[in-house]
Amino acid sequence: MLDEHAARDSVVAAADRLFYARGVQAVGMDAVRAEAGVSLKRIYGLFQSKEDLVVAVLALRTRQWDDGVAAAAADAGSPRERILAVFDFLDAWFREDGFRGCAFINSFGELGATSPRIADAVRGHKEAFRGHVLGLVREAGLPDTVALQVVLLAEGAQTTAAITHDTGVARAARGAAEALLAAAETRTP
Amino acid sequence: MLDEHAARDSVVAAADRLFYARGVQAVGMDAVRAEAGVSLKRIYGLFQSKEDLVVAVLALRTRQWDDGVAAAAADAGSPRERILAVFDFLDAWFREDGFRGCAFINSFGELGATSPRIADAVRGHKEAFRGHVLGLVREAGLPDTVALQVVLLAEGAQTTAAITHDTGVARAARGAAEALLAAAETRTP
DNA sequence: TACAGTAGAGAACGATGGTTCTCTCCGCAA
DNA sequence: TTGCGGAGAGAACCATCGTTCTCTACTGTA
Repeated sequence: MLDEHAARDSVVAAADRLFYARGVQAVGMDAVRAEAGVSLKRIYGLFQSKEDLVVAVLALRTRQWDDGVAAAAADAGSPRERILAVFDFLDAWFREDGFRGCAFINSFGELGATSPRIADAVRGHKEAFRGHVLGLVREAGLPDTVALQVVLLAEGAQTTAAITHDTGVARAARGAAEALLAAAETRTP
Repeated sequence: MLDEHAARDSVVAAADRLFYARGVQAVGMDAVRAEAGVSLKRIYGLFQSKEDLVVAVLALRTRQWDDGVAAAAADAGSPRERILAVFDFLDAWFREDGFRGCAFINSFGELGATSPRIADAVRGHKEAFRGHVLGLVREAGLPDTVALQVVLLAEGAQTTAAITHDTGVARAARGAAEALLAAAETRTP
């Protein structure tokens, strides 16, 4: 039998695939059981409720997001390039099969109004990202205001790419970010 | 009794309020009946299904959005100011009680994967907005690429404002849009 | 007054979902 | 070999939901 750790991972990964592809409420716990290969009894031993499982899925997505952003930044030389690397990371993600937007935004729209825990998880993730960008912006010697502007481009790119399937969205966002960074540089040399 | 037109309006407005505040799937048709004051039998005479009602709600939201954007632009003198007026419109909206993000983005995240009709309605709305901005950008004599960048800022502002409740989001987006327009102007005088 | 038609209230129906319970089976200790 | 603890399969349970149906009451008309 799978040990507790492996079973938990399997359930969270399965739930993530299903929730992301179809939406949380469209997926029954029985579908999670089938996808994960873990009995309902075991799932409810690992998670108190479906809401708990959703929170765990969002925690997994946060780790994946942080890793992806960090990996993209690792190849970049300057703080400025590390900021722009976010959009290269997005570009690759948008082209993946089954891309359906940001799981946090989707979950917030679906459940944020009825589940404070899920709303908090989404808020925490978005605030952490904003903090990450703010750190890079300061490293680059630019004013703090630029950070929120870059974040808005990244968020807008995610929803627009999800809805339109336009493959040029990430590039357009990157171009806009470059222009914003350049504009800020001329004002704070 | 309400005539057909009035009953339809009442049901759509009630459904809009409830769906927007709580999410579509969290609201039962009986709650719509209670809020609208129209019997279930009548509702199902006006709409074939709940999905139909959701599509009608999105059509209402599209009209409201178009009206709001047009009204904001009406006060503006130049094409450039009409573009920036979008962000003033957003700023006022974000400060309204009960603001919970873009209903289209929320509906897409919740139901886009399972309802092609809803996904299409969302896509149509977003494409129309992009077309509107593109028209203004061309009037201003700027390159087409700026339009998508402005759209990304507007979309990002909506999701970020919904999640964080930060009241400075629309202003930051407006500032970014100004910088992008200025940058494009220096390159195409 | 009697009647036909219509509308509303809400019960009913069939499906589905989250959660729990039962039953059976397996591995292992004595 | 016997008995026990735990695990899985899936039935069961209760609530909810979308949708339809029934019954009652009222309106306008002859």
